[in-house]
Amino acid sequence: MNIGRASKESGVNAKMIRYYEEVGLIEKAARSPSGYRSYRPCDVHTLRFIKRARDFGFSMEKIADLLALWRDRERASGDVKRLALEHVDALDTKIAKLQTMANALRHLAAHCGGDERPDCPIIETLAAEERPPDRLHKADRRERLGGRA
Amino acid sequence: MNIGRASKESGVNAKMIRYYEEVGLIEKAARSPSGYRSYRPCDVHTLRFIKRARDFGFSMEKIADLLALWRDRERASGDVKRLALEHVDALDTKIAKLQTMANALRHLAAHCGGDERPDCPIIETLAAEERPPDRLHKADRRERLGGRA
DNA sequence: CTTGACCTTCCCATGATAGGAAGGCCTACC
DNA sequence: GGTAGGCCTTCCTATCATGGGAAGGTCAAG
Repeated sequence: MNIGRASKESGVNAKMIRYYEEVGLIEKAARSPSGYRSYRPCDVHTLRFIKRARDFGFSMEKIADLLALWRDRERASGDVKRLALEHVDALDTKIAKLQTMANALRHLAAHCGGDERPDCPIIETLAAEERPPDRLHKADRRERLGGRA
Repeated sequence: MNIGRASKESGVNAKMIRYYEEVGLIEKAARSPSGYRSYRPCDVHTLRFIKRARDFGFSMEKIADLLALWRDRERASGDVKRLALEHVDALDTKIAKLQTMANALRHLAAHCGGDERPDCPIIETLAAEERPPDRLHKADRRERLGGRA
């Protein structure tokens, strides 16, 4: 089948199929005499695997590992589980970061009048004079600027 | 002061300062006779504002809006609040997606032996023959993992 | 005058996805 | 046979924010 059909059946955009081939995530497709890529059902199966893995948020690099495990009938389920749990960890880390942002912002917004007046703790926090992200990277906290504070 | 100093004082990487200038997020810096960019304390202040906004996860586009509001003494705090809450919504949406992924994966991993045997519900879910997972929201499709072949 | 830290511009890469242009191929229909 | 139009091809561009690195100019201290 042509790439369009494979795309429909797998749910993977044709552009992405070509890209996956280009970067080596999938084998180079066979070509018809006229140069069209040709796919077998098992290729579509692989593409669906990739699509599901992407839906789980796996990077293409991890997906390459998952594909290898999938194809390895001697695989240890422990290896799959490890990959999966590492990914869960990464997701949790990202979630925590986003929640920190969202909660901080929600807190500030809760204290913002949200009316016609200009006073706003959100803007004021962003514009605060103090040294800011020192917390994020342990910079030298020496000279505070200005005695106010 | 030179860009390196401004970078240290603001916490914004020098490369990023140049980039912000290039895309118009900040004004073009004044130049010394030899072509070095020159920054005033108020420029550093702006950079810190940007850094904090980035730490909150705002896109550069939104930051441009926030900067405009910051500079507008006649601003309505309601405008700031709206921006902030829109962003909170976006964050929450992203969080929800990630949590869906993480939870689904955790669930699968919980049912994976994680031993030397190859059988693994994680791989089997990814490789399922059925029509694409359409969405893994609504994730709870009963486990029909055992009977497939 | 040399050294080394700093600055400049320019190019490239990331990750995954997508849009579009220019041109070839295929098929259905008249 | 001719043509419309849908599919395919490659190639280029862009996203978003970040950063690496090269080649070369500038500056201050020794």
